[in-house]
Amino acid sequence: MKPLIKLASKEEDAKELQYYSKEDQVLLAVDCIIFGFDKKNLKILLVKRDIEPQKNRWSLIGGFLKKSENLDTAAIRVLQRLTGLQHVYLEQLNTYSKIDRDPGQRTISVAYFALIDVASHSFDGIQIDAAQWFNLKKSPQLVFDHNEMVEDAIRRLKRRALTKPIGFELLPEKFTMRQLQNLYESILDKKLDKRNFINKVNTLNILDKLYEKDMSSSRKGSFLYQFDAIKYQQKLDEGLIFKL
Amino acid sequence: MKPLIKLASKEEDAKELQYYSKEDQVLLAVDCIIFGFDKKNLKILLVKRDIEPQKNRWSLIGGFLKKSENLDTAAIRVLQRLTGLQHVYLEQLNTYSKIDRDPGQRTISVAYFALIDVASHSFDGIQIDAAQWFNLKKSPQLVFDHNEMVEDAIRRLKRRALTKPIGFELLPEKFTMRQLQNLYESILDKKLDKRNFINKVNTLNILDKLYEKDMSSSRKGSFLYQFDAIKYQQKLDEGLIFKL
DNA sequence: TTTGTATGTGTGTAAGATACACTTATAAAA
DNA sequence: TTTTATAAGTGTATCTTACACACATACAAA
Repeated sequence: MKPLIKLASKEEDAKELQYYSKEDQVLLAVDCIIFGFDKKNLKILLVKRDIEPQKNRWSLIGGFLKKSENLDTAAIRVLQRLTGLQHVYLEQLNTYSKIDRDPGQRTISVAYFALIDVASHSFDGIQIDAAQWFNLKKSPQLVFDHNEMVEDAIRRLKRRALTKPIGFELLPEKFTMRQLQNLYESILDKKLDKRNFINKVNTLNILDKLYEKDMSSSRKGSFLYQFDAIKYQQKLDEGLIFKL
Repeated sequence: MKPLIKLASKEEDAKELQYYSKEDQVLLAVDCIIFGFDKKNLKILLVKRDIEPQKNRWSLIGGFLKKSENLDTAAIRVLQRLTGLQHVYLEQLNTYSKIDRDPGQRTISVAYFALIDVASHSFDGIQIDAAQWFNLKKSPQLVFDHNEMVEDAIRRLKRRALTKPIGFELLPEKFTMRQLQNLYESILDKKLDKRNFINKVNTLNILDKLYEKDMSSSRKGSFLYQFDAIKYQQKLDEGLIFKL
């Protein structure tokens, strides 16, 4: 039997070269799914859209890729314009291209997801007209295919949480074991056993216990911990995979 | 302390609306990493580029997104044009956007990876000037950032192989345990213990053992197995995760 | 009939995952 | 000063899963 592979003819190549310049150019958008955590709940940052189409509906923050930048840079720019934040955990998620995903315009969108520690960045009381933190479980319907993006991002976040100590991106520099556990319970959306959780985390040996207590949560107070980037890097170098 | 979030001014919005139409349009390419397996080795299908820049160097197969299709459709089209194959496992990988990744033209590329059973599709003797199967370990340097794409694809393939019985996409309908093990050894790039492998696969309970032997590999002959999609679907519904 | 070759098969051991309940430190209230 | 209420902190036994490991068998070819 003969191979099935055929090459495009010379004519087709020529046509393709033509495309190579103008015909099928498209707008590339970047949309950011921004996750935050505020001691108890996993949150997502949304904005009220102030342009048509779908003006005044809730949306992810986004922007268009400029010819002078790559996608990562565009995502950082978009994020900073809205939040003022730099040095945030940011990861490319997926690219969305349904033909009529944006009814106003043929747009392809590359989604990024970001992790932010709400508390240490003075976001507590965000109440600007257009931007607002939503409890992940109580967030509104979004424009276009943004709901799909968020679902995909949650899946990715769960996976990351199980294989990398990514949760630490979402916590303040110093945190209690309970906060860490709350975070993981939010991400994984299930209850964990306190003792087993602590045992596992301690086995990882990537935290420093501080001689300092947080008294806000109980009368006894609870010890604060800090993520130790150096120990973590050593673990990574040893080829360790994290599973919580 | 006050929130840091600021919205773009009306002027900026106006500017953005302007972009919304023309200024920053880009060409979107689709590149496919095509993995194949031929009883013993994991392979990748490459083509010799027949246009400038970098004419005559090895490359992934690719094409440009048309305004009338979404990315998945474009990937399917590109794949079919080269291989004649439809109904192939295809999954979006990542989007590559370095500014000068293609020195000829500002292009952003969405990579897809595909899994093909070489044998059942009569690819054995591919020898057309432009398309060729390479042993994954002995494949040549590629144009642009295609090497990076391939590396990312291999990582993704490893992960998929560990969590989904994806390997079956790469095998003919009927296969021996040894072939399946060879495949997983190729993907994971390590030797596996025969007995443990068989035990694990049997535990999954998603294969049907046929009363039919493949006599080509040994004098004793080895039983053929078949992937049972129904059992597999049941497992999935029960929420099972596969780990080999 | 012999020989060579890849197939096929089970168990003991170590490591890891899970289930589970009481004491303690402290602030606030009495 | 004493009592009380609250979340923090801590260890072990059991089950499950992962891994290491070696020999007999069926058959074709010589």
